[in-house]
Amino acid sequence: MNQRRTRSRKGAPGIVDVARRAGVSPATVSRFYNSPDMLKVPTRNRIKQAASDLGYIRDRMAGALHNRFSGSFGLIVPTIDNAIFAEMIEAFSLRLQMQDRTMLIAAHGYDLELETAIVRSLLERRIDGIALVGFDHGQVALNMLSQRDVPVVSIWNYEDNATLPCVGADNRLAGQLIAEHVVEYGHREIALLFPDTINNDRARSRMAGVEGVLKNHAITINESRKINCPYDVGKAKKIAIELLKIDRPSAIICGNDVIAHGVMFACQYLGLTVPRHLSVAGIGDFGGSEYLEPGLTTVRLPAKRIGIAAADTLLTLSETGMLPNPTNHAMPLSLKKRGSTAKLSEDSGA
Amino acid sequence: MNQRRTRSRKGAPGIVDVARRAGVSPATVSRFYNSPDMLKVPTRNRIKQAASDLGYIRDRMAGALHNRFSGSFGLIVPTIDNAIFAEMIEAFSLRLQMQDRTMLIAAHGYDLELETAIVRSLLERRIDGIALVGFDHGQVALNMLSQRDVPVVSIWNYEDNATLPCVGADNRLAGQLIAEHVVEYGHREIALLFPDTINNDRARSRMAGVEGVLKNHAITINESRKINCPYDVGKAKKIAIELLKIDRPSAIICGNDVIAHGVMFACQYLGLTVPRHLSVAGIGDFGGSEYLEPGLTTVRLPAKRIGIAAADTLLTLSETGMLPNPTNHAMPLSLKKRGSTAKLSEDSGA
DNA sequence: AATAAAAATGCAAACGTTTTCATTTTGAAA
DNA sequence: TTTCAAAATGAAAACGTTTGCATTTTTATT
Repeated sequence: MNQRRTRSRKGAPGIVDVARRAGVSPATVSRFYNSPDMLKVPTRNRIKQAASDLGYIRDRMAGALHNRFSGSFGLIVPTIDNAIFAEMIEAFSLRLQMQDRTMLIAAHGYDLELETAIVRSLLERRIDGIALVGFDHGQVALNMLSQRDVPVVSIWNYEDNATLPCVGADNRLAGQLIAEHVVEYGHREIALLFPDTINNDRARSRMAGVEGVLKNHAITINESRKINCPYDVGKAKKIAIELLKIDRPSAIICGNDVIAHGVMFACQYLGLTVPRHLSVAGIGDFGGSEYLEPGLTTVRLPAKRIGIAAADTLLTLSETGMLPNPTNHAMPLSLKKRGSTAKLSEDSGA
Repeated sequence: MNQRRTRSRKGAPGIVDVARRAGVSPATVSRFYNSPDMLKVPTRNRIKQAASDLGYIRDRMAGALHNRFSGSFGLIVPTIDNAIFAEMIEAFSLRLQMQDRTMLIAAHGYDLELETAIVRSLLERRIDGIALVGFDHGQVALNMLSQRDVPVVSIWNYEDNATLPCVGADNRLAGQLIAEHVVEYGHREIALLFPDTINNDRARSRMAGVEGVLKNHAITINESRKINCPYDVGKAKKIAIELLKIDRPSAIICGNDVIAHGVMFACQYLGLTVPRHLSVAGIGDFGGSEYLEPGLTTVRLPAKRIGIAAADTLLTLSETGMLPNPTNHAMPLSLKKRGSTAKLSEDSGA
């Protein structure tokens, strides 16, 4: 009566059902999926047919229990709901998808405690590797990862002597590039709108790059022009409006494009023409910056390439245990001169 | 000599190691995590201490193999790299995170074949539930899901008599609201910039809503003013520029805010003042639309609420097998009148 | 046709938990 | 103190695969 013992509950067929229907052993069915070349063609066909008849979907969890791979990779970002990382996330995901892997993603909102909790949560799910944004991470999280030999790659930022393998761009250089550009255009009265640099090495590096250049050119910036600003178009707009009502630098360098968008809108709101009354520069160049009016001058960070390279690095790392060369991937940066910055002429400035 | 048999490879401790160190059986350690109230306090403390000493992280895969729950939920969206869904994705993720669950996400780019492949891939990882955007899905995918009794919820769009449980807003109504507004402002010369409606029920519903209202008001729109436009600021801008160079409606209704942004920038590029020369309306109201200059008139879709409600529905469904009431969650829609639309005066229009 | 080597397949023991059932311990009532 | 029910814990059998090893089948060689 109850000969349906091997049938898994819920009517979903298991490898045993497929094996029986194809007239082979479960081991052979397993091999059909994991090393098909090992089977001879007729066997392969019988199994394929049986699996398709039954609507079999293999259970990777059970497999992962035995070998070591779950086929899932983690990606932890500060925020998903923000144009900054969106392009990278999608590229990372697509690349994994192409290799029949899946992505577990979570956001921590620049909270390192939370990041650690997320790392633990992902580890409980047996990820084959993980990508973390930047270099600032809790030691506990890093320990958990290294104890388990889970491949880690730090993305977005790049440093030659980083302790983690990293795939990203030199954010200090990005800051330098944009600052050089602004200075070269003759600006001396410059305001800086940057996000909080706590737990944010990217912002820190960019800021350092900008300040280095300014220092080289003997330009000093009053503290009142170094303004902390969240990653938010609306808030940036508000802050910029407040600033511009009482103070009028000739250029504003923003820590990222989101802030720069806010500044652009602030100018429009105030009736200031960019770049005639004010030059605005960002860092990042994500989709949209190019199409503002005028187009935003910024430094392009190849987000898509970073996402792809991060996925590739993790894949290689998990399969071979070795880093692909080059060990660290330094992504190229390029200054995008667009309409939002202009050479300083006599009629503008403070 | 080889007494370290129970020690799992890679130096990561297992439940057996924790049990030994705490002087209890593995079963008790398991209970510590799954039903702690069952243990008496001293036992609990000993286990907690042992787990912490060893740096134990439990393996949910092994657990999921036995009971039915992996603790991961899937979310499949058309695109991640697009402001449209970003807010919802983050809310969904955060809600799951709060319940100690994780999110597997993937994008299919409006390709239903790919969506089906992704569903299979997620099913191989034993997700406890899945959220799909809209109602247009491959039958194969739906069959796989129902055969395995995996809870599914359709999000973003809402219909009373939908076959799937759904959490979203009535997109037809959204179209009606924005069209009513534009018509009420006296516009008759209207252009429509909408995304492709193939495999996109949201766009279809919105379009139908708009067209219904126009019909009621006996407004006919020339086919040349019904323009297909991708979800892309740059492309929308380009298309809008081409249109406005040769034709000048008094208002443009866009299928979503992304397109509307593009249209706004096109106007700035062409030196047209919004809303004096042209009224622009969107649908969606995602972060950013409010801060454009002028602010974009649009219909607000509560993306965050949708994400939260979708996660909650899935959680309830997977735990109890029952839908939370109300069975279908219809999210409220609201017209946001901002600066980008104005009453038609004599000096504007075609 | 006989034999050896190679290729294909099967058997059964993992993988690290959870859970049922049985057993022991505890606490309360007599 | 006993006695009994309730609470806490332990033993061992799953869960659905993968893989090392053993066995069978095929192919190549003589």
